[in-house]
Amino acid sequence: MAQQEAPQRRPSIHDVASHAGVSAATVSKVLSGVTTVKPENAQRVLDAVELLGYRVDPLASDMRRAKRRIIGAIMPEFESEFFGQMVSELEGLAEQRGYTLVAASSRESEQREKEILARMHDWRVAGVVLAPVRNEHGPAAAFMKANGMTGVLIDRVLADDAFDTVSADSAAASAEVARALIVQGHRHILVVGLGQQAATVRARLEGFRNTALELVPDIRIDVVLCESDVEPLRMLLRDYFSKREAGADRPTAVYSLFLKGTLVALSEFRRRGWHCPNDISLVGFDDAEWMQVTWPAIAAVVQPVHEIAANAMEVLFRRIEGEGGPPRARLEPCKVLMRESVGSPGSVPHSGGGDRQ
Amino acid sequence: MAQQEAPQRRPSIHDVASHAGVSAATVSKVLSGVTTVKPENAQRVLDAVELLGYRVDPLASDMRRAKRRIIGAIMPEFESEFFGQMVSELEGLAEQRGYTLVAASSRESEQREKEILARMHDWRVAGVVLAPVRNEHGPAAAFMKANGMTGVLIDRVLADDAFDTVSADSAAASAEVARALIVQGHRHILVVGLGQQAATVRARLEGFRNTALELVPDIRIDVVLCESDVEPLRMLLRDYFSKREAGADRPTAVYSLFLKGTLVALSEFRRRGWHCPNDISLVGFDDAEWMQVTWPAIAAVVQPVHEIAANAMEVLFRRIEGEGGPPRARLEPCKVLMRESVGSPGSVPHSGGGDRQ
DNA sequence: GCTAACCGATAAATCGATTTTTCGTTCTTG
DNA sequence: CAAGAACGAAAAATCGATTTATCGGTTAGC
Repeated sequence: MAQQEAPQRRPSIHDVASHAGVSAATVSKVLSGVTTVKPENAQRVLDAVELLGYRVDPLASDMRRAKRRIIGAIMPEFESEFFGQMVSELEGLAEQRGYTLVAASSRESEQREKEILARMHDWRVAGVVLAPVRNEHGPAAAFMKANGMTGVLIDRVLADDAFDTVSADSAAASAEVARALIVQGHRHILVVGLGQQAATVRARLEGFRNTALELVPDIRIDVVLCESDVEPLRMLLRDYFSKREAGADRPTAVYSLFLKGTLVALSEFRRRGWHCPNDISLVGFDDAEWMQVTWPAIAAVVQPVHEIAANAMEVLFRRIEGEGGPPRARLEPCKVLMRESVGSPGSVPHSGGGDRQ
Repeated sequence: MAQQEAPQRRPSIHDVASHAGVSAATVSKVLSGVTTVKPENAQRVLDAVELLGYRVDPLASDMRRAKRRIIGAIMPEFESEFFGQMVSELEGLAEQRGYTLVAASSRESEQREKEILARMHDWRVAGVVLAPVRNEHGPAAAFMKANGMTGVLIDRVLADDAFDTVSADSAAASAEVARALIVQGHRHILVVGLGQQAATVRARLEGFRNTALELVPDIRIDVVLCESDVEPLRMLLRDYFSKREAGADRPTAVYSLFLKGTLVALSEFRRRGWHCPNDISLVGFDDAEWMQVTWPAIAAVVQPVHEIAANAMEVLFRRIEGEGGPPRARLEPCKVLMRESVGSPGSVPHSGGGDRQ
């Protein structure tokens, strides 16, 4: 008996219809759960679907609706644990609702961010989860606004008058870091950050500074902010410490406001032969898996990725379904993990400084 | 004067056509570069496009073709640097060719892997870049084969009789690691791996073992393989070292065949108070940004992410364009970065052992 | 007994492009 | 000058689903 060859073309709804002896419209109704179909016909449709292995073509299915079942996600990068987890979470949540997530990396470029957004608009995505490169006032958000797109802003945002925002409560976390460092006895602390992300950095910095000054009015807080990229920060930091060779003028702790800053700080400590926490304490915003296995383990602020993702999707789908009302700014609490990289200053004398190759 | 409201609906090709006073077919031709259009009409079309801000709807555009301009990417996870970089690279390459990348995470589950693949088949993707959870013989590859899908397998694969494969030359890299450790004087080495990914792990293990035995026939190589998950490995490793409290029986170096293994090894060293490289040396397969800033810096095998991505896309698009011929298995060379975590054994006596909380 | 409401299902329109077919014109050419 | 090739553009078919309009056949109501 001749086996039928070429299962090349996938069965369409019309193939199912003719197999079941009904019209395509009926098949569509059965599959979308409309109840006005005679049970017998419904069963024949289901049988034909089973037999042919029919599956709805999401592309064709989406053609007729204004909003397609696609969610766009734009992250500044994919390489870090934080955004990796975020994309993973968002993908799962979109999938749960029968949507497809299309993720793109803006590679820390606002230009690219806007281009990607335009492309997502071409796809007529139902909504967008945007983690802006800088903040909520960039050209990307403006584009979304101008084109009536539905979206949520996450991570490097505080609040917006056009879109809902969801982010970590970095001010509260920073306050907690300040308290912890002060309790340990630190009275001279260096804060390292990236000026680019104005609002978020300000929140983290102010959260830290306000609480610190409140607890110890004459505490000394130095700030090294790098406007543009990460690389210049390395030099700024090197300069900063070079001018403070004398132990007395040197801060006893460093609080980095972002992950790369933590790495840069660590690498500068290495170069100088300083060990945490004996020579200097270190806390970083953003946790990573390796931080708890290295020696010393690095203290870090853990962002609630899961909660941010869940809330962002929740509010996004509500907007997609047409919910009105003013945009809401949501802050999710962080956890602060104090690990071995933080100790009391002066408990052990600074090991001799001097640059080291 | 009444501003026209509601730029809600985006202009379609018909809007452009009527503005330019031509038919939709002509607009399509102009935009796709067909030259049989009167220059004057072409200009009017372009003007109308400009005026209305028209952009082709990729979904509608793809409707008519059998293969859509979508590439699917399936990774075991998004959280690690390696797969994060991979997705980022793939996205850029797809974009360059006017394709949209839809990425999904199989979360280390073969079940999910197959479901995702089925969904991508529903989308009628032009091709798939699949980084299988286990190896090239899983159900996902079988599904692709059975449904005549176009695809490339990457990372945890060696060679396949149905699909092209691109992966890191882990055997060669492992051989290099073996040479380096032996040159340093190591004669008792522990290799840590995940048995799940049979082929790849075997390649890495054999590459290491063969070279080591060739150079030093009586070298001692212990192997701790964990079949299933990462967590059990922690216990296996703890057991392994507990049975070898006596310094003489203890390996002087550990080679981890995958990233999580490196983390587990480090954390076990911590627990025991061992320092690299004085108490034990460590090399891990897979590099990460933090490895060069911690103290000691961790020696690692760097996978050529960029090359793997570029080659995978290259060969994938050739297949999409209909190129025939037998599948090719491509191996890209790795770089081995020997850092401070590797030293000569016995140069400094083992610091007293004993468990440590 | 005749019209109205109703049920279930089909035909047709629609989404927004692309591609094939058809149809006037104009230009060659014998 | 008539037949045919060449050209450019419009009309129509197509992709695969969803949704609206339509239609035949019952059943109910007055």
